[in-house]
Amino acid sequence: MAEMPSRKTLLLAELSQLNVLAKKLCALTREIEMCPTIADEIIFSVNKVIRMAQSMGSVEAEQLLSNGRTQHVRILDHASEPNQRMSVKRSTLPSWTSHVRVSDGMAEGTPDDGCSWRKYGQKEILGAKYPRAYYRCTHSKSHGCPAKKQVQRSAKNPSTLDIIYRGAHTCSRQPQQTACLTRQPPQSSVDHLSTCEQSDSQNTLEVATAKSDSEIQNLNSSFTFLSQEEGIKAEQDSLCFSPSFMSPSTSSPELMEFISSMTFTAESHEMDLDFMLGSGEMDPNVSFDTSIFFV
DNA sequence: ACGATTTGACCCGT
DNA sequence: ACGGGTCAAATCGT
Repeated sequence: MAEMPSRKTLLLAELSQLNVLAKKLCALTREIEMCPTIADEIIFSVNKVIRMAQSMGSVEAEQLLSNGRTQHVRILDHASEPNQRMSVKRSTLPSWTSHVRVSDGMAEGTPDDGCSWRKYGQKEILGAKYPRAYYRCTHSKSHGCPAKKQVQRSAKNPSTLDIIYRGAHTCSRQPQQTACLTRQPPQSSVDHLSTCEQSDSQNTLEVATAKSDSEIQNLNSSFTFLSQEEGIKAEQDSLCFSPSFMSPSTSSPELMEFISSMTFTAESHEMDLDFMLGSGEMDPNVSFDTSIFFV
């Protein structure tokens, strides 16, 4: 029987992961103006908190964790809801939302995010002023690419498109797909998550750990991003925000949200980031309160 | 001819 | 039963 890790240990583990993620973010955004500075600040800040945590007692760590729950990082008690049902048929792909401002001249169609999409449906949504269009990756059949997106004009701001991305491209290995997304190789962050899960299967602190094998596989193979050129190009095409050019490359939904939040801060307050939890399949144990970044 | 789009029908979860 | 998501035949554009 392994000894239960203390709150302090878990806090330190979490902070360490934050540190790693921030470093990865820093490396990924090295060329993008401002981002490296922000990432460096995050690393500095996280290191500072790690040192503070190391010097505090378990009770203090407990308090810090509690504050984190209510104020910034809500850590859901997964074990308390063992019977939460997972959707079987609906998409289990992770999703994220972006709001894209379009100019009047391009009222029709969606901005080019560097990937080729094929429209497969459109629906009038109850109570919605504008229909919702459904797209899937052009290579969904030929390469089994699971990437999809939903596009709907915002009722509040008709000049804004709400785009929900689901799943990530896995088609980028094709030589002709250089403009599209690059797949991340399996890497340590998933291992780390697995480790967390093993270390604490009780209803204590869990960090996106309660994932099925398929979900982990999903994380492992998913999130990809545009080449920087494409990303910058997209930005210049009046995109407020495009998740496509940001890398959720750590294969972590939390980081994806984290990165998205930062982009929000840096670029536009129109972006409304919700890390969509389609039908609860994702059931992440961590949900970020993005207000932490808006101070 | 082939790929993309349109659109009504169907399926599934709530 | 209803609404959202997907399918697939018809149509369109190149």
